[in-house]
Amino acid sequence: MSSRTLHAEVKRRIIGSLSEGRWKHGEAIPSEEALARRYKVSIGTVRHAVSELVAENVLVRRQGSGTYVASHTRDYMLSVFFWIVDEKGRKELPRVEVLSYRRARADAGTAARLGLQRGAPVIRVRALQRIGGRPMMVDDIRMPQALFPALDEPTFRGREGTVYGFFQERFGITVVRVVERLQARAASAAVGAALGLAAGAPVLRIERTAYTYGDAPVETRVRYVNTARLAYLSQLGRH
Amino acid sequence: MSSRTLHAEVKRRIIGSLSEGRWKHGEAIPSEEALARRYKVSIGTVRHAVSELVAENVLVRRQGSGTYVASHTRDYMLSVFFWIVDEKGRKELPRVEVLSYRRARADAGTAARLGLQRGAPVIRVRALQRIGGRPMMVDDIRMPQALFPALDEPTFRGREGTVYGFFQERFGITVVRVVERLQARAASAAVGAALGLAAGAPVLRIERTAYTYGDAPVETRVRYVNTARLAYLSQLGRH
DNA sequence: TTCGATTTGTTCGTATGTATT
DNA sequence: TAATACATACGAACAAATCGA
Repeated sequence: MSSRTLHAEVKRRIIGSLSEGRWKHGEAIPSEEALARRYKVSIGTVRHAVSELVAENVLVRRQGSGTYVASHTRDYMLSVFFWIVDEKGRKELPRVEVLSYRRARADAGTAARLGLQRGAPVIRVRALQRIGGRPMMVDDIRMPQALFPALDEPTFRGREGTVYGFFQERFGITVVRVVERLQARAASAAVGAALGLAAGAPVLRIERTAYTYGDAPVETRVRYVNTARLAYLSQLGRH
Repeated sequence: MSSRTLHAEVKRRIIGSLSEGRWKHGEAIPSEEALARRYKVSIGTVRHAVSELVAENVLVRRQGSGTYVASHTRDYMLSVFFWIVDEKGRKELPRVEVLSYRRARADAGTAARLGLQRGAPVIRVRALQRIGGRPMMVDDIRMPQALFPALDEPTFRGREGTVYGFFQERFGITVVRVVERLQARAASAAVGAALGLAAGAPVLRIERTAYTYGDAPVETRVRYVNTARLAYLSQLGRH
């Protein structure tokens, strides 16, 4: 089964190599000329396919050097998936503290968002994010256990870098897209306590689901943010 | 002065024609072949420039028909600049009710966001947005008076379609990009009354600034949204 | 430091396919 | 049906950046 256009087919095959782990994150994929030979298409068709994958944050081009599989370094994550800024519009990098890690079963909402059966095994992590030392966000993360076999608490706690970087490094799972639903809510007692706010104080609730190639959901989380001094930045139109 | 690359120069000249009003919204621009002849470049270079302008929501391509200047119809606006959804993830189109219209002077924040001197004349509009008949958002809009000469209240109130559609239709000003800062806030007495909420109830505060070609600010507004049943959707990564 | 090989970036031109009018 | 316009694909040449010898 081939795609409707040639460059779509090339794109599909590149993503295939990526999700099989044939080309790993941070590495260069073969040159455009080599890909053209391999797929028996012109170099322009390869460029078309690669350009779309660059626009989708899957690949990164470096003139004179090569085309690389996007690596979820902290900087890269920050530039693509993190848009919480301070009063001056600057991104502040949070430091994570894992509050709890345990195995659980998917409730109805989680199951729907992750494409699982209700009651399917998930890993559930609560984490606190500090900015400038102060607690600013609390996360309640859920990931399908099936996607992360043999993951245990010490490994998760001992990771370096971002959660998505860890997914990529350790399990070969690359997050390429994230959808977030934002709402204002009154802080519950627990959320208020974690963030140093009174219960009932307004907090920003963010319900996020992260996807890998082929729109397969990888993780979902509910985050509460103290937006007294922070703001969520959203740019519409240009990209 | 020409741009670094040819297609960037072509893009610049297309935007030039657009902002001069040479090609108007909704109209087809000359064919790619005609543009190639006019600018003395290959058709591929024109396509490159046009593709970027399509990605930036300035132009719209229709195979077999032509390339058109994006028109701010309600549907188009909804698809590009409006991302507030109901519980089922559906976009609901709001109906506007103008609460007040008056001339004012820019405060410090407004001046900074619109690139004006503090105290510069602005038009200030308060509006209520209803979804399904119920008040769901209140807007406090400010636009530089200099950009909208001779605009008066009856004209503004009597407009049809969206505010940005009106800008385009009446003043040739096309909004191509919008930046929003989102925060959770406790509703003031006034905001609460307008939205049918108790004072202190959590509301989503959105501070938006809209830009036209060349990143010139056109309008800024502060919006409060009742997100008890609505959510603000944000997609990161793919676009 | 210099040089040359490699790789992506830009531009050109042409041919053919597909959708619209 | 015919003309028009965008979409896809091919191939070539040179520019610019990178990187190792």
